[in-house]
Amino acid sequence: MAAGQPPNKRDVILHSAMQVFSRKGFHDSTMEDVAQEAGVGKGTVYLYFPSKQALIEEIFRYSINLYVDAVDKMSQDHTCLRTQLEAILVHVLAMAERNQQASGLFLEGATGMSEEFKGWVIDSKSILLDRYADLLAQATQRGQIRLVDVRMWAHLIAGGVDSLVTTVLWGKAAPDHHRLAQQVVDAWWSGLMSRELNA
Amino acid sequence: MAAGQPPNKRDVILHSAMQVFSRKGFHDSTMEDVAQEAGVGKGTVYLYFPSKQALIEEIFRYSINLYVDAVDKMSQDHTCLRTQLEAILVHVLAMAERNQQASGLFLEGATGMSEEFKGWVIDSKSILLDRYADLLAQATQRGQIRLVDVRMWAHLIAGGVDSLVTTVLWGKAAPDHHRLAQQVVDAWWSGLMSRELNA
Amino acid sequence: MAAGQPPNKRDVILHSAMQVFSRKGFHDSTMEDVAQEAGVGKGTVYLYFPSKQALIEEIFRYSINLYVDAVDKMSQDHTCLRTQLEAILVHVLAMAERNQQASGLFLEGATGMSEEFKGWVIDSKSILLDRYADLLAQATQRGQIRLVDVRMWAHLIAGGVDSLVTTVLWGKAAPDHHRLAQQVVDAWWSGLMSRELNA
Amino acid sequence: MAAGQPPNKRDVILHSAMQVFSRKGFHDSTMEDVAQEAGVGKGTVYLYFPSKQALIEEIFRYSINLYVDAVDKMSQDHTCLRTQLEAILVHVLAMAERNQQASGLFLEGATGMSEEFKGWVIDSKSILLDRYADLLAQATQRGQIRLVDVRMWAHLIAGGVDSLVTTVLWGKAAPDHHRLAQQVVDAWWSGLMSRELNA
DNA sequence: GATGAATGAGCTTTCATTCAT
DNA sequence: TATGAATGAAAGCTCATTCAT
Repeated sequence: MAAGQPPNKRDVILHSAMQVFSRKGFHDSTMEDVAQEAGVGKGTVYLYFPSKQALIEEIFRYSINLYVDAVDKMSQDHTCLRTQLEAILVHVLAMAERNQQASGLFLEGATGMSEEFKGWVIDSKSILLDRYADLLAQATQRGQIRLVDVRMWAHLIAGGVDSLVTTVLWGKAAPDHHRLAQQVVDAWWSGLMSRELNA
Repeated sequence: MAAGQPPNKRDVILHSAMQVFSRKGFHDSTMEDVAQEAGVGKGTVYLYFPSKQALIEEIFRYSINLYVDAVDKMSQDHTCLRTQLEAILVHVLAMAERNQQASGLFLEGATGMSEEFKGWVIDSKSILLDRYADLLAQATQRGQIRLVDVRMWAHLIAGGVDSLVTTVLWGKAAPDHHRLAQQVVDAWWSGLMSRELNA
Repeated sequence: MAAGQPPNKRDVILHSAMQVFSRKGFHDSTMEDVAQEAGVGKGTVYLYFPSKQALIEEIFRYSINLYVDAVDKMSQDHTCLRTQLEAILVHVLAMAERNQQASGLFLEGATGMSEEFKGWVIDSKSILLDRYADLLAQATQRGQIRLVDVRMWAHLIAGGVDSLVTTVLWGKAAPDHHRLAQQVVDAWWSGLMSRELNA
Repeated sequence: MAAGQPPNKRDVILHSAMQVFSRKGFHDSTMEDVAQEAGVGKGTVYLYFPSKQALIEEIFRYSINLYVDAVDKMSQDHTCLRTQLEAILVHVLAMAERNQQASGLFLEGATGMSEEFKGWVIDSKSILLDRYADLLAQATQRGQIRLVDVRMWAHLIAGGVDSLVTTVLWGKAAPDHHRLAQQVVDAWWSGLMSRELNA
């Protein structure tokens, strides 16, 4: 009665859809499943989302934003690339554990998706790669790392994060995210650090 | 009768399925599509594969094997980890370009897949991670790299490879695979190399 | 407050329904459409009409009455069959042009209607045929026309009127209704007129 | 085994659809109904007709052709307009009795049909009006009738035929089609015949 | 072996109707 | 009175799978 947001029905449905899609897969989930999970009638889902396709797209949008926002926030909270990367990793791993659905749907990729759908995922991933590249470019300007191919390194970082998060999602990851993050960034660091600092 | 492999009908269907699934997505492809692509009747597909599910599983099996075999072959052909990794990268990138379907289906992951299906993909990826871990362990024993967390490094390498290959599949990669491979391995190397060699 | 009829809400809804049904077809119109056209809430429609079916039936009732009333009025206003028919035609054509919805819904018939529905239309058309037959019988008694099969002639007249009105509804009719009516009645007249007058 | 055409499955479905649509109305009939009536599975209907809409359109096409063909044949079989009209009437009435579905669906019109659908019906009716107008024009050239507005007369004839046939379809018509036809044509004739012949 | 016509379970989506406010 | 969010029955349509030929 007193506290918390009123349980917005649209959000309830959105999260239920994430749960269901993540559990049974998009195509093997029915709108009936989603409605049941949300505790509403089938027609109600259509009151908030015009189609099943719109529902999955909204989920993708939501997921990518969650990820990008995390990267942005961690970037602003710190000024040292090393700390930034560590913070991002810790945050993303935590997010993955808390919010398996969203992360999973976004990170797992797009097997069996139609071209149109795939385009969506590609665009989303591009945004992230850009963010990582920006981060690296800024660190270069600050002299924190040497001159590297930022696009390539963005790939290595994004790929590594993906791989680690996937492991978390699949419940096989080490529980100590801080230590894991440190190790990973350490591994990247040798390749990134400026020669002078290296010396 | 005389030359080449006899055009095994099962393989024709398998490759046609890859083409179709890769183009339209698994769920949006029909068995009719597959049959047409293979130039056979719909019933014939069922003569060689008991179900659509069996077909996609066979494709996954095939794809992962293609990948693992490549890793194995490159591992045996070379004795230096650096060279091994470079060779693997070059080979896998080439494979991705040649055989977009198989690689794509395997690498792109599993969004919207059902749990059962996902298990398949996880197992497949585990096999690869094991291979990379083995490679690193052997290199450690040979003193080529220092003592690192091989599981973590396996993740970084596998993830990086995935990310790069995905780019190739999406037609955005640099055309010079050799140079790209060298750069990538270089990046990894600083983190991997034994202190002594580093000095 | 002072002048005109009070804008009876039931009538507003009825006319809105006519508009909508006539524009989009009965089955392709939703109760939501009707409510929106009437500027009321969906629930309000149900306050005045128990169901969609009841709504269309009321429209039919209204439409047939409009038609029959016209025939009755023109019959009373004139005493010569020729003038009566001409007046009816002119009136009905004008009505069709003014009130496309009602006329259209009634005259266009009943393709794809269910038996139950069809019964309604049949009954309605019967009423009209009776009116025409009465008109002819009276003219016979007055000696204005010779002894003819009034039922058959009622069909010919009703059918002809239908066909002409349909053309008006479809926007292909001549604009001069008076001339058209005269021509049509002329055409009928030769067959109807009493031999004596003919001579 | 020996005689008759092989029972073409497409035709079986088409006729079943006519039966069902005519009985329950287009919108109140389901594809399941049609399939059941035809004694086939639901999917089989879609093997021969791509959609419910396509099915009704095919029925319309079929019906209008049945009607137009009858008019054409009777026109060619006779050279005197009077005989032509009588033959057409007799033929069409018989057709209506034999093949209630097709005739009914075509003749009853288009209440509650969507605009698009209505266009179809209008076009179909136009074809018929043209045929009647041609018939009248030819008779005028042959001097069999005087100079009349052939479009208007086409309307009167078409409308009258419609009205009569509708009565037959609704089971209220006189059983003696020949006599009925003669009476009707008689009625028209006075208005049509050339003055000279009239004298 | 090879085929493709036939099937029906099961999907997404619509919408007349209800009812708490 | 008036409303519109909520509902679920029911529709059109798809397609993996079967089987007579």
